[in-house]
Amino acid sequence: MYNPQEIEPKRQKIWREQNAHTFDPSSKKPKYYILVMFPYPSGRIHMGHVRNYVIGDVFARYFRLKGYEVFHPIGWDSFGLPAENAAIKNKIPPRLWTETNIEHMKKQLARLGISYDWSSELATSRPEYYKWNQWFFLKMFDKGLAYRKQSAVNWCPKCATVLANEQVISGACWRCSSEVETKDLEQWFIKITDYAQALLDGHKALEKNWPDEVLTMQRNWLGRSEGAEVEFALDGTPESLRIFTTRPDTLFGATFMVVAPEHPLSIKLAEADKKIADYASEAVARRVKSHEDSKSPTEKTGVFSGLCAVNPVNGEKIPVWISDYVTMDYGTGAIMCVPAHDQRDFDFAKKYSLEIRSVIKPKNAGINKSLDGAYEAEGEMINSGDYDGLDNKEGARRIVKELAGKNLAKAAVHWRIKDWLISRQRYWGTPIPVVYCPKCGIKGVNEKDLPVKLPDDIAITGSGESPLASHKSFVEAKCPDCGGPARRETDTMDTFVDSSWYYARYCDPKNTSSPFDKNKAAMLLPVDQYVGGIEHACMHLIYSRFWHKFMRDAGLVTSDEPFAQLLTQGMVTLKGETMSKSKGNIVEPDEIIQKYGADALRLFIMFAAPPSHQLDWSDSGLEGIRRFLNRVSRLAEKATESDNAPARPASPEESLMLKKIAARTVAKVARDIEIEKQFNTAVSSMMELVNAMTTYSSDGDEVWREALESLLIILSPFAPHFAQETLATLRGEAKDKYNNKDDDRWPDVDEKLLSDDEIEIAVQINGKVRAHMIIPADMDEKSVYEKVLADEKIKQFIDGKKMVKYVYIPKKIVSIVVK
RNA sequence: GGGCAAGUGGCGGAACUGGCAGACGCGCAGGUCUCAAAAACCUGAGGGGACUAUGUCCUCGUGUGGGUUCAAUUCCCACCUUGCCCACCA
Repeated sequence: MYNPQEIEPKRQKIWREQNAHTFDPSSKKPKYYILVMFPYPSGRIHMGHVRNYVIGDVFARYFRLKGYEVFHPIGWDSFGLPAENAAIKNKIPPRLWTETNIEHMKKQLARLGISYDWSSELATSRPEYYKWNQWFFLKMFDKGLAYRKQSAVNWCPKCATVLANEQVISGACWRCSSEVETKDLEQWFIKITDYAQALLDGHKALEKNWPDEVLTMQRNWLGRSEGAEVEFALDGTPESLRIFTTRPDTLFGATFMVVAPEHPLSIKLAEADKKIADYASEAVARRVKSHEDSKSPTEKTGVFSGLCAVNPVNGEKIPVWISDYVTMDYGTGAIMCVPAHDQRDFDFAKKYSLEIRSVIKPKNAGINKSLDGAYEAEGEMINSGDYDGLDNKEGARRIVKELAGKNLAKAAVHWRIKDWLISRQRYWGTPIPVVYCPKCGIKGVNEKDLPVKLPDDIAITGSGESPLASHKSFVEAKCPDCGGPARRETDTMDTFVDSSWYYARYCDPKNTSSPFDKNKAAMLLPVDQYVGGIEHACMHLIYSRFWHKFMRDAGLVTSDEPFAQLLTQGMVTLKGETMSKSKGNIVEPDEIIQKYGADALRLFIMFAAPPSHQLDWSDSGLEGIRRFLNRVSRLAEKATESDNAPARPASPEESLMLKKIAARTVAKVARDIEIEKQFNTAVSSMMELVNAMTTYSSDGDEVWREALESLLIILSPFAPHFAQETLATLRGEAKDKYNNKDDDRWPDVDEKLLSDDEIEIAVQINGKVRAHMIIPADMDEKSVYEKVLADEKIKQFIDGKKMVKYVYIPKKIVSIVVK
């Protein structure tokens, strides 16, 4: 009987000793790069990791069987806040805490039987890795892609650090969920907006092999909108107001303007006008608060600025208002308002009794006179001078062109995505390699002086400013230019920098002269299959796509995109709830392995739900998997016991059926893994094969044995210890020789067994299936009818009635209608 | 408000390009073995109904209402619900 506690450690030892899963760059086989999102070394593996890594391992082991040289690396995303928190709480240095956790989790991964190439392991918190973060930073700094600016930033008071826009989830910190404040600080940014268009264009190449869901989310994040910037002169002043609009066709309907309370114009006016100053401070306060319940747009409020602007299309003077429904962080912080064609402007106009003027009407219809809302759709232009009668899109083009001639407008594209703020006021991260020299200004550290090492002798108290800022010998530096005393930057980089290019470092993790060798990367990249959680759809997966394009432009990689195929797996829950320490509902993988074995755990997690769905944990489901493995184990025992005579010999038909089922199963499992990526149905079809083999009368004959071997091979990506051990026993091989690297191949399928020459068709009369018939697959339509109509059973239904219609759907069904 | 995904038994879920809905597993019920239990194995089952009743048939049935089709879980239209993402984005 199958005993996981005995065979699993044994197989794992063999793999380890034989380096069974180390990538061989000299191999002639086609390469296949399978990547799983590397874990943060929090201390222990959880079920979410298990799911992620088992999916990755099924791919890896499957493609090895298919004859690929598979690269399946693993590493540690080991910079980040928890190490600092642990240091504060338990007085353990972050580095020690992190490295200890890594050691423990490595053992846990080994117990799962994941076939990693441990020779390419990396950890982002080690200087040999983060040195290259600094190197990339300097390259970007040289190209003007890394820059420093004063700006209002999202500040998490609990984490005492700034956050990127993407890290603020409905007004709260993505990590600790405390409310985010705004603060003005000098910070480092990466100009990801330069690549916004390239990131959007890149979607074309990903459409087929990335989930739609992820692409849609990214499209939302990028948030491209096309329109025009238009200049409105401010009446009676030399100044003007620049606005962005997606609807320049509605310019003739602009009856007022609105600027944000934070807009320079508002700030200037507030100095002289108390009413405006009061409104502005009140509005900003409300904005912070409305983050909490930002579901419903609040009622619009505003105050008249006292100024009028001049509409460039018709010279009309229109009032300028100040309102918080316009924000400073999108567009120009000022808008033209067309209440007839924008619902928000409409609401505002209603409240303050401003003019509403229709300038677009639906084609082939009158103007919508009911003033209960704005008409936001396309249509024909009216009340627009020379442009009347034009299609609004055409009108938009012409208006922009005409105004551009007078230097009053230009076509423009605006994006929702902002530059990536990477400064963090934290210790446990990559130091930003910059010094501030009183004479020479901001200077990048010389490349030969990299890495700027994190000091290990540091007090982490969790209060006040960044621990690095109070570390004297770290802060005191020499200017790379003049050699004079200078102050070192004490901010560290966002950890998303670390994970933006780790997949490339795996290709050459020990390189000390460059981030990686170009040729090695060219051979392995892009990643063929990436597996990870959907929660990274917008941050990690946008940052690393950006980083890849930067590396391409720097000549380091040759591909346009880092990840050719992406699979996002769902969460693992218990009774519908996410597992968490605070809820105390964690199922420990180690305990499950102890009780059921790693193979059962692996199979269960693959079988219980399709990979993208949420997976609810169930102990009884696991029992079912154990039953299945026991059944297979008994089948194998039968095959090796010579004295166990078959119940009775199988008939030729029965043998053919088993052959066909086995062949179909092999083909189906391959298809499910490689194309459908639906592992649950792959497992269920293997169960069907086992059911068929159990009821086969002549257990032990050649057909049955072949089916068993095929089964064990296709099972081996899912339950590798069990399948390999059983195969070795079955073949009477020296058990310690077997290593799954070259010994086995995915079974060849005899096409004849898959393509049926004789097929079963259904015969339907008046919508009811009345008979099934076996016909040669290539029979022509006419002969099919003749054969059907000659059938005795069919005749009874047709006799004495008039045939109205008949249809033959090839290889499937004959449908006859009679009256 | 916008976008995306999804709604199928008691549960997880299956169904290639429209072709016998509910594979496979869990749970459940009954049985075999046993002093008993566990394990294992076998059998049964979507709802409702009919009969000449242990087999055969009818009928309803994949969120709701329409449509296309000989045939719809699948395609089209409208709606409802849930989940996720975005959001005074100009």
